[in-house]
Amino acid sequence: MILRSALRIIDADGVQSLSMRKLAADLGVNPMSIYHHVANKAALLDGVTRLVTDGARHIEVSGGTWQEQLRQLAYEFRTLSLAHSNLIRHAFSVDDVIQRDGPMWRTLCAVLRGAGLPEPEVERTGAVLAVLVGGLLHTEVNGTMRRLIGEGEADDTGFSLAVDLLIDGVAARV
Amino acid sequence: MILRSALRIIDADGVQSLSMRKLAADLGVNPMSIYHHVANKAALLDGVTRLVTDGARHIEVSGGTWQEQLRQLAYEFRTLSLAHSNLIRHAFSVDDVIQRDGPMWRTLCAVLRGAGLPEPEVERTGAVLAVLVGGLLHTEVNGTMRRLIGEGEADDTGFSLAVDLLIDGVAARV
DNA sequence: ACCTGAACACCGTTCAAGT
DNA sequence: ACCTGAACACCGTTCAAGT
Repeated sequence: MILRSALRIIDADGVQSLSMRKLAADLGVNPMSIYHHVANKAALLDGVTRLVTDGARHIEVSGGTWQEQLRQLAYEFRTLSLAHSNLIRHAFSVDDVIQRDGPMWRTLCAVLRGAGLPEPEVERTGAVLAVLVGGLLHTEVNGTMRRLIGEGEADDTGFSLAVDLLIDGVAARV
Repeated sequence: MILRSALRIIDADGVQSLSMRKLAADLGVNPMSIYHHVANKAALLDGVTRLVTDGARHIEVSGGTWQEQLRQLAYEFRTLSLAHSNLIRHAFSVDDVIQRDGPMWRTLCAVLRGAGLPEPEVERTGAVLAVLVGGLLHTEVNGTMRRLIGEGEADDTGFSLAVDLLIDGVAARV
């Protein structure tokens, strides 16, 4: 309940304006009571991040070429990020979004394996793609993308172009 | 002098621990005096970011294939980012690093043009590459890269692999 | 086991008063 | 023009005292 309330405040006003005291007020509780359930503010933010990323535990890529599967996976990650952009913006800046061996990670490696990438390169290429797409989403969530590309285009124009380019890059080594 | 002193504190202890009061102490000055030279803390951080990014105004790519030039440019950006990683980490999170029509941007577009990319795609592809590399550097500066790839490898292994993949992606459309 | 009030050591910022 | 002390409205966190 604490985490959900914190997430509500973050979604509404940003991480910047979440304080233990405001959170307590939102919960109708004494500010100090919170410290009996969460160690400190950093742990609170960590908990909220896990709440959100665990919410996307079930990731499925239906059939299609490996290119379509990669694209689908990237958009899945994007949907997750944009649903709570204020939180994700913070989580990226403290390194807390991409979980190695998480469901996203496993699916990614499976798709790369299916694409015919030689086994010793699967994990490394997976990691590279994960940070590239993660970083890409960070630029979308912090406004850089909109500033550089967004001029009157569809919201996902930049993201889509970038994913195309990454897929071509992977294609060059299968 | 204010900006340089702020940068010193940020390099040493991170943006987190820069306060107007600490900065004043470092300068041997009354905390309130600073407000006569800078509007507020956000403006201060913005000024420090400009101080650093303007320091890299002269970007040259010597001859070689366009692939080598792109790689060289990417590493130039990386050097700039890692030289003040605490600051850049913050600047990325508020969207303040990549300057459209900055020297980096112009060089990037020139290289893409030289690679033979059709003119209408030069700017768009340039923007996509800029956010991809920017986001990539953010993951390096915040530790994600090290966590996912760094295990005993050279420091720039992940970055190098990612740049290879991006170059292959560009190659697919020239 | 959980709650709470008071307190500590900080913040950014405003503003009237000084030189 | 620049500086400064006091003050305001906040922070996160600790801790002894309560139930």
